[in-house]
Amino acid sequence: MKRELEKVYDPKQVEERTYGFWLDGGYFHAKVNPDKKPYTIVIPPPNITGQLHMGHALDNTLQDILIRFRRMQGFEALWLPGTDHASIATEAKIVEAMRKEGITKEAIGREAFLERAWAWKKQYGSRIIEQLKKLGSSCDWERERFTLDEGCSKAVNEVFVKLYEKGLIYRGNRMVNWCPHCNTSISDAEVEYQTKEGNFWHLLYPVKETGEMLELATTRPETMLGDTAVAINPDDPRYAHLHGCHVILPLLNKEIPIVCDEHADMEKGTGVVKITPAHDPNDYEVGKRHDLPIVRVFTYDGHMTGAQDKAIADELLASGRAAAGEPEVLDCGKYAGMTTAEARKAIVEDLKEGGFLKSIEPLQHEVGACYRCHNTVEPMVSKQWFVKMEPLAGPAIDAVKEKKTKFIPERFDKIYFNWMENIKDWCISRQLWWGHRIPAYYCDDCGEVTVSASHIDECPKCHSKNVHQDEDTLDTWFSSALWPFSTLGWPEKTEELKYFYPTSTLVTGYDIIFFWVARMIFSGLEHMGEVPFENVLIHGLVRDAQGRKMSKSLGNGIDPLEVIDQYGADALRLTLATNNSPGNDMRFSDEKVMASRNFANKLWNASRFILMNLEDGDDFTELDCIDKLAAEDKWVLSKYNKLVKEVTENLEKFELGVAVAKLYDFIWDVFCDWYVELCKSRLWEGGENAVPAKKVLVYVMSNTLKLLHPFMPFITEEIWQALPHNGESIMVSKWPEYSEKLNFSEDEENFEKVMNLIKGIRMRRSEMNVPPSKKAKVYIAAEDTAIFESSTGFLQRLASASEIEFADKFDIPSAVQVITSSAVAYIPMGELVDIEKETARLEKEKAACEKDIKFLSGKLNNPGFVAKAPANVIENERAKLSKAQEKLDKILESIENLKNQ
RNA sequence: GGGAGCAUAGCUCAGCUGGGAGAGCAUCUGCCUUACAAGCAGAGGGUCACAGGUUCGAGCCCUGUUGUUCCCACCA
Repeated sequence: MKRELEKVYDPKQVEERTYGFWLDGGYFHAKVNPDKKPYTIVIPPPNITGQLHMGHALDNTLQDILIRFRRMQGFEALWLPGTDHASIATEAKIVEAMRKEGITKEAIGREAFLERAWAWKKQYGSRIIEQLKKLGSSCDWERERFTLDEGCSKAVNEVFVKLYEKGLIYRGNRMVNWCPHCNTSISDAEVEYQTKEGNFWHLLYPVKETGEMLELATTRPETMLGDTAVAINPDDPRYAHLHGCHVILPLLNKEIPIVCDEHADMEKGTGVVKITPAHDPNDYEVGKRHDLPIVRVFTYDGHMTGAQDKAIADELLASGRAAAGEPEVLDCGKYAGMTTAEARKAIVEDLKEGGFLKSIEPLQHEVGACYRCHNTVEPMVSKQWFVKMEPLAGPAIDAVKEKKTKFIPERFDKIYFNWMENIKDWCISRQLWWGHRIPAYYCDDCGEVTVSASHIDECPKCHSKNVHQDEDTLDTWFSSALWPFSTLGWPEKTEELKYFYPTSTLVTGYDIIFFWVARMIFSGLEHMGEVPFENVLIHGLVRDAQGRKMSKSLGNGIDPLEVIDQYGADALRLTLATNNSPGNDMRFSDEKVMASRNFANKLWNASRFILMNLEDGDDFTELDCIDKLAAEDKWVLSKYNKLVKEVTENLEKFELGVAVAKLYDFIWDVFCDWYVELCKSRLWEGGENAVPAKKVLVYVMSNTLKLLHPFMPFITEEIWQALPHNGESIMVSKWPEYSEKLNFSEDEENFEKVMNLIKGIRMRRSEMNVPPSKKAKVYIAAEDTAIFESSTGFLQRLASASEIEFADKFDIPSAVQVITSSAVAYIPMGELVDIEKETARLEKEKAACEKDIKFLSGKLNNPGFVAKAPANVIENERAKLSKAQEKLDKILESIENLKNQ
């Protein structure tokens, strides 16, 4: 089907229709196919709360480039899409929405809350999927998954039970990061450290035995109510006399011991540290070593504990059902119910009044904040579920060391190793409702804990019906960690799993290596016995034009959908793929998108040119005229042939930016600026000679479109469909391959001699401000005039020659001279030529040429170089030298001629 | 306190395993040349941060310095 293209490329008119065409064709769908090799990418599932931002646009553009490339190359290419339930983020949004209605989640209860959450998912979960489609993403939508769907939930339960039974999941009281705002524990990875202005409060604790005041400093005075000791270094001579003594904790008048512990650093401050085991990770460790009581003084929602909190805790402790390490709770009395910030103020005030505050010193320090809500986290002792990391980390480290999974760029291994090697147990329980509920059941009668993949309502030990499931849900990342295999059907042994796993490439940002990539690697190894992916292509962040991170608070985010609306998806994709190399951040600006849009338009117009030169019946889908090719045809085919090879190699090595830059240059410079221009004479003449030109135009264009298709899928499809073609869609056409038949290096080289002469003439004319409309006769002197004679037409049209004469030598007075290594052109320009100036210019050229020769012969006369450099390099330098010498000869001759005028 | 990245034209960035420095944008000069002014033909512009070293040869490899960004870490 042949179609006229519109005059200006209009992405809006093309994109939706084309995407629909692909969907109708079922081209995105991949199935188990033993005749083909699989190539698999699982999408980093975007949060259902999310809207497409530039980071997604980049990430998904890269994935789509890879998957389209491999699909065309003949792989069974599966890009498996889906979304993440994002427990904290989603729950926070819903709670916020409810707050506006004046409802709390506690008020409506778990069941009603989850109903709302699912309604939310239904309403917004598909939003980002629709946005991904606008980008052109060729995901297999028939396989779309959700981390909380039935299959993924089954995988989660299975993994939980498996790890529990292996002893790799345990429950206990441990120090965890607590977000008082989200009201849940979070993992170490979810804590962000920020530098904040704070204070060092220097406090004085009286020693019971000696009556002296012991000075110590703290950044969190409100925790002092929970102090259960003061530590000094055992070797600190200043405090040797205090070993075994006690201090009286101010405000509470409570006697607590002075303990000797290495944790107290003699070099720091006074060398005395207050120990609050319930609210500081270090102190918690000290407490364990000295068997100190753990006294909790904060509630889980960020207030000081009171009588009621204490009563509940006391009852639990008294019942004997409390797990080991269950903290005591203090009734903070007058401070009870205050927020921690209010309590800080009040306590400092009271300490000051009591003479226990020595001084306040301003201090900058790192404060942990929740990565979701950015509120300060409180370290808290709390009963949580953990994954024992050490046994899992070992194989995960080995796998990357053995290159079973490779990071691109490689330097990210170091970041990965550093994290894996220092990893601590992973706190996986969250005090949230939206998520996978922990499959653990407690018997209220016998206290038995049962972990079971399927729901139970009877205690397997005492057969009591009084069993209840754990209230908590799992960390979102627990389910994302299983994504590469849970989405393929695991724990069922599906054909898909067997065929598509391990996946080929994971594409993601460096900001998510710890959260997700690392956890997928150890999970894949543990449950599948194989790494989840061969390669991890890491990209950076998309920043704004000033290099700032795009953020909601700064309001500097650029909406990819608006960019698509204005410039088209292809322009956006090209912008993201160019200007970018693995692992590095990039800046995004309108100017860059405009440049991409201009390129799309260039391509569009080149194809319009071809189409308007094709006549009915010119259904050229084969290059069946190798014997009839003109020099310029061979030249462009040879260039194209090299391009195929290089672009393919670049793509295979994940050098996407390099690949597309080469395509850009080829299409614009080689094809449009030269080849199309070169074809015009034959096309205008028409007849037999025009046929090979048309065939080459169609051939090179349609194959170059294929190479470009992964980057700019819409426009390439639209043009390809309009050109003569075989097959239904460019996206399932065969990827071009290097062909020995198109290797015309000698013709290519010869033709470039003509081009160089044309360029030289243009340059000289331009320097002299001669407009192209002013034609001039050109005399061309060359040893081998044949190549130039056959290009007379080009010289006339592209170098503004009126007529041309050839000889091996000319003796022309007052002519402008253009000298290349293979020819000299004389252009008599009458009054425009100033012999003196021309001589001066030639002298300058001579000097430059001599410099070249000196450099090259210096190199070639260097025995070290000749002895050690590779043969092709030496050969190259020799060729350059002889070219330079040829040129010099011509220059000298010309100068001589001018002298004789 | 540890670790990593970056530093190349006025700006934004490429530069593959070392073989005489590239693109886009911007600037300047000519062009409405029958695909495209979102264009065409040209031009100018760089001690590849600095200092050493390895090598026949370094933007690229090694060491150090400076500037800058980021990550990790329990600094009370």
